[in-house]
Amino acid sequence: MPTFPRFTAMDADPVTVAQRLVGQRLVRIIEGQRLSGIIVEVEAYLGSEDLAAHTAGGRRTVRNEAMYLPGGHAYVYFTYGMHHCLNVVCGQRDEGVAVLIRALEPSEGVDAMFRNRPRARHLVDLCSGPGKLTQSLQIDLHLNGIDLRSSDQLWVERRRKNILPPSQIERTRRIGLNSQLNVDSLGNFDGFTNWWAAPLRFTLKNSQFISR
DNA sequence: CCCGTGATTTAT
DNA sequence: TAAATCACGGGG
Repeated sequence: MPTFPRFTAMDADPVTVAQRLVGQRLVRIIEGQRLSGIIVEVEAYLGSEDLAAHTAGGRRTVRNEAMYLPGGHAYVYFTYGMHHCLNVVCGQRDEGVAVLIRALEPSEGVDAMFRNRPRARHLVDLCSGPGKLTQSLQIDLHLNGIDLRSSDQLWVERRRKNILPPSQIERTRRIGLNSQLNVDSLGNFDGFTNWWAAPLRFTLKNSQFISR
């Protein structure tokens, strides 16, 4: 098995990082075994101006503190009383910008993933959602704040020398946001003043492994 | 369609 | 202190 270089260019803006992450491999080590999948769906969260971000308005709490770490760290949070979600922090320290990892195409350690998710019946059930992939890969709060560029437990591997061409990536609005966000605001992204409608979700075109 | 589940956030 | 919310998932 050849070794692949790590993806470490996470200090760019979250839209750039999001596009570059699609097609790369997320690797988790459990008891010496590799569990991994190709990243097929991500969402960018743009910091204090982004009403949908945990750091909207510059809010700083115990929960979201890791989102203010320098790009390359993990921000893991617990929600709905039972699910964990994994973000790759981007940008510089204190920016509060990140990319949510929403879905993977499972590749290595599929048997272990099925053991971690007893309800899953098919390969597509393992990692087709942000809470599913953290369950499959045993990602929880103990990984919050780790440095993905140096960790021996969780990291991103480059599997292509170059990023995917835009023609292979689809852009849509983000999933699961409160419809109350469907309003205009002072901040804007790419001409969008409506953060609910902003095209900040990136999926691998024609992938069978995206969420929903 | 609805519900579980509990930390966090917001309202009183 | 109480109520509402939540970057979700599973079952009808």
